[in-house]
Amino acid sequence: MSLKFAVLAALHEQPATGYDLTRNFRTRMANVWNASHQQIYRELSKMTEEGLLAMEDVPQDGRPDRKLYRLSDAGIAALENWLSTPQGRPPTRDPLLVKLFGGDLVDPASLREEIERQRRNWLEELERYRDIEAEYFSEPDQVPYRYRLQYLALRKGIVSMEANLAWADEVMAFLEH
Amino acid sequence: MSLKFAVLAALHEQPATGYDLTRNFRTRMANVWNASHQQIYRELSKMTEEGLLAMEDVPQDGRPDRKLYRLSDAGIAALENWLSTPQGRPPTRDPLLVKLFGGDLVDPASLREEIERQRRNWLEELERYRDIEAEYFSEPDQVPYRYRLQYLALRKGIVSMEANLAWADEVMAFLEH
DNA sequence: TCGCGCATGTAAGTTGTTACATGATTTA
DNA sequence: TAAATCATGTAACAACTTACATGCGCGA
Repeated sequence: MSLKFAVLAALHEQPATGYDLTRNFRTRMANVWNASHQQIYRELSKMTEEGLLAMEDVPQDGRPDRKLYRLSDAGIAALENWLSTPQGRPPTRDPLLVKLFGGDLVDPASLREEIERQRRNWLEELERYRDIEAEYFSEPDQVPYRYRLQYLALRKGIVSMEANLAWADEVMAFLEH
Repeated sequence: MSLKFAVLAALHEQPATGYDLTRNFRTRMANVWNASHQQIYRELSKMTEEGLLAMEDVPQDGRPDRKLYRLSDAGIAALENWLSTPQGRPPTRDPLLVKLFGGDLVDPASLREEIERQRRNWLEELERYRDIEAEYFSEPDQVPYRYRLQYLALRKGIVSMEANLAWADEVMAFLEH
């Protein structure tokens, strides 16, 4: 239901191509919304048909044309309308925790290995977020309101990763007896 | 892909009906795996057809028969096999954070309201987890290995909710100027 | 020359959501 | 007497994943 609105929000910030959106969803918005390029291209076509987006062809040589999308008036209206309705929480579905629930069938060593692997991923992700923080938000009070809100979204990623890492330490402490 | 394994893990702990599983996914396993009863009943039929589960009819009067499911040997093998393969991370898709990305189109008051709403939900959920913690895991070192792992899964829910609440405070502090 | 980044998609299949459907028992 | 709990599903649709598909430019 809300990939549509994630796309509207991203394009509201600035016009972009499917490729740009794919990259943004994977980097800057990694802690906000996840979507594959297949999903994005499909959704962009659909939304253009529905009149929420306007598409502009930008020819290039040696490469496929870029298709630059921006919000139409209807798109802005749809976004505003969605923004004013209360949102539910995303459902939790975590394979790692499922593993713990069935984990007495595995040997603790392989469980440790898996936790370590995830810990490294989380740490890497945290570092990416911290880099963004250092580059764009080192003086939060100087940042305009709009980007200040984006910073708060980033902060959620940061505090979540820190919590994940703390938890991983707790688990490792137990698994190492 | 892994509702199947969430069901296997849950039934590995003990045989259950679709109704039981629905309740467990909503309560004890709320921070682990989310699934609606429609999904669960569909999945149970499918898995029984595939030979992963055995079903036993338990007649009742005044109510529909209970259909009690348990793992077959093939089910145990499938679970063991899945447990020994590394798992990816669940994708992030959070409408609240999408709101922040488009949030300069909304007035700050309604944003505050929404954050407050979510804060209350998170607090409620944290309290539920803490109740479980107090009831079953007040002395973690006395708990057998298997349930100790479940406790660690619960701990993830607890540290995540605490992180969410801390973040909500941070956001509120900013929105109140 | 091999892989990565740029740039776009289609098709098939699986998973998840929403709406509809029934009916007795227990609790407030 | 109304609402919640117990107990099971079907059907239609929306969303997401995985596999397949193409092709140029650039840097190591």
